[in-house]
Amino acid sequence: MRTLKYAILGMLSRRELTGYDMMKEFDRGLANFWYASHSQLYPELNRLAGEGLIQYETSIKGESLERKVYRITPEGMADLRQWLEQDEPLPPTPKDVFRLRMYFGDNISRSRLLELTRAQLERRRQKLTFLQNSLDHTEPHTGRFDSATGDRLVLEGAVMRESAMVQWLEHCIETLEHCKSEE
Amino acid sequence: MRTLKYAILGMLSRRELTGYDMMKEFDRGLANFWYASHSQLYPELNRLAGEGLIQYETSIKGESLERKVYRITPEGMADLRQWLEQDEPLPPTPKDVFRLRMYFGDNISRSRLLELTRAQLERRRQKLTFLQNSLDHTEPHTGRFDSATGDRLVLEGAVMRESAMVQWLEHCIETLEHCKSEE
DNA sequence: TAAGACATGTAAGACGTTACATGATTAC
DNA sequence: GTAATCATGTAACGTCTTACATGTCTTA
Repeated sequence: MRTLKYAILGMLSRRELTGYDMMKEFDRGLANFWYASHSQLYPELNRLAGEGLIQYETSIKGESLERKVYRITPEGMADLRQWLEQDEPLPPTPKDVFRLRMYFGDNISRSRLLELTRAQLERRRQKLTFLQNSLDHTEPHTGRFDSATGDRLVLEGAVMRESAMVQWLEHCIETLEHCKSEE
Repeated sequence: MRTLKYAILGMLSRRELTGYDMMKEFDRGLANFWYASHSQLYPELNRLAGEGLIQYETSIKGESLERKVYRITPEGMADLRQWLEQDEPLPPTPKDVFRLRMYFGDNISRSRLLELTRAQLERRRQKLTFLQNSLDHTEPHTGRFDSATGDRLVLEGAVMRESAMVQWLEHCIETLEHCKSEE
């Protein structure tokens, strides 16, 4: 499906970027729904340039540090737009290792499972706080339909997703606490 | 991390199964957090048997249809238990193609994006109804800590996750509807 | 008798991670 | 000067999907 391709084209539809810049995006806004390692990104950039969907200019920073500044071509924009307009069926449920542990949790002691769940909850709460904070520091919705609308919507979505996860973990803890000892 | 290995060991910790049975599990309870294709499953079963973590007996169904009925060995149970007890950091956010489209949605018309979002919402609502229905037909929590506890908890988690997705899509539609026309 | 379910595999290629590899620039 | 950041790649390996491949059993 080449989704990474469209993540790259999307970023470049907003502004010119180096590969390194894109890696930073994968740590910020995009982190809420996509990411890639630099070892996956750089070959894909070369491939897209070969396909004529993006172009780059080499710029020198300082004395001799070369960097490739990419921008999207008209062909790239056309490709991106046709992909964005596609309607697709629901993807399979995202895999979740912690839920897998919970599902088979009756193979270990209830107390150990509770410990693991509490630890997970603590980390999820921290993540939720971070996301909520990011959202609070975002400029409010202006009423226009632009890239800031997308920024805000996915951040709000991340908060809602993470809240649901926190609530589920709290529910798991409550359920496990009220279980009779298996002995 | 060989997660499929532990999904298999987990299933076999509950009861004996053929590979075909496991494929059906990936369409039922496990579908809410893990899945695999049969072309991934069968080689992994052979590998686990080679490692001594599972064993099989060949049984004949009807005249000549051979099937391998797998069960977990004590070594397999030990391996499963030590894995279940592991505490792990949060995994990266699950990838989500629809959120990617929403993030870059200002590259297409607001009306087309609304169409796509409404179509997505309809599918999510259907899925939520199905999950809610499955939950309603599950026997209620008995108070014991057993495999039915895991069954129920992950199903409740799936409902919560899907509800959050539905709410987010409703919020997206409302936001997009109140945007001024970009012209 | 035909369709759908039961049953198990292999092969090729795409996607993704971790490790290897190198070098310049900036801030302390 | 040294650590963090900037900057770009390749190689090996593991995971996952799609296609290829085959044959039996059950139900209508």
